Amino acid sequence: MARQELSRRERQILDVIYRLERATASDVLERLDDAPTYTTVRGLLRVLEGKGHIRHEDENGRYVYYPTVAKQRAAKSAIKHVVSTFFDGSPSEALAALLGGERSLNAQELERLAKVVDEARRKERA
Amino acid sequence: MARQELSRRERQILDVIYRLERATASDVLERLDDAPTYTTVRGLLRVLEGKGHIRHEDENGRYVYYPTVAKQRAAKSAIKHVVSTFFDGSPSEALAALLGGERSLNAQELERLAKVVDEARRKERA
DNA sequence: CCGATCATGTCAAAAATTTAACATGGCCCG
DNA sequence: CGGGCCATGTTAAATTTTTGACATGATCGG
Repeated sequence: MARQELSRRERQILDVIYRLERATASDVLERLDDAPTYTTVRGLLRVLEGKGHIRHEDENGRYVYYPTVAKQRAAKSAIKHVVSTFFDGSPSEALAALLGGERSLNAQELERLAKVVDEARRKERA
Repeated sequence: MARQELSRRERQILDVIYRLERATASDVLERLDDAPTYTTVRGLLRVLEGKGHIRHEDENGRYVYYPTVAKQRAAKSAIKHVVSTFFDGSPSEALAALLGGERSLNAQELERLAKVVDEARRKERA
């Protein structure tokens, strides 16, 4: 289920679907930088469906695609991959990289981050 | 410089090189899950070099490859992509996802995270 | 009812990726 | 010195990916 490597285009398209949560072929087409034709996108969507990465529902004759793997889950796996590839598995270094540089995030976002960490620590102690 | 899309294998190999910082063809071969032959890996390495993603140095006749784009930089870009794809650009939600789930990170790592955030906040206020 | 518009499905060509066979040259050791 | 071992380079075939032309069917407005 939902296994098999993704090609470049497939990855690209799946990413768009994750962003939109649900999308038709033309939705996807619109969001692609270097878009091919509509027909092509549909072809790829069918491939992705064949590989088990997405499914579709028929809404009055229009196919609306959505991922088979929950966003949350896919996200976690994606983050882990990045952290493991670039930061030897250390999330704090990853975060540092993200926050680093001249202009970082805005105050609100930083506060939220602090909160998230605090909560995790509270849980840890429990 | 260092532009052009990466194919699946190429991406895979480049990731290994980022992990190792510097690597020979056999180093890469060892770390690939579904490894092709040695010759093949060398071929791909040459392709990657052609596209400008890596370079090599000749160490006594052995080619040692390394990325042209600094790890830090590539990492930041990778993280941003994930955050933008799955969390609508919100790092705190991304972190929450990473920390979420039953068993989270160990205390030490959490402390480090807190520190990183604190520092960023201090900077923000300045 | 008819034609234009959209949607999908099928199919095969074009392009890119992935693969490996084979050739060559340097180096070390028995 | 000569063979075996590594290393690289070249080249082309096999496979996968990507693409689009064309065909078909549903729907809507005039």
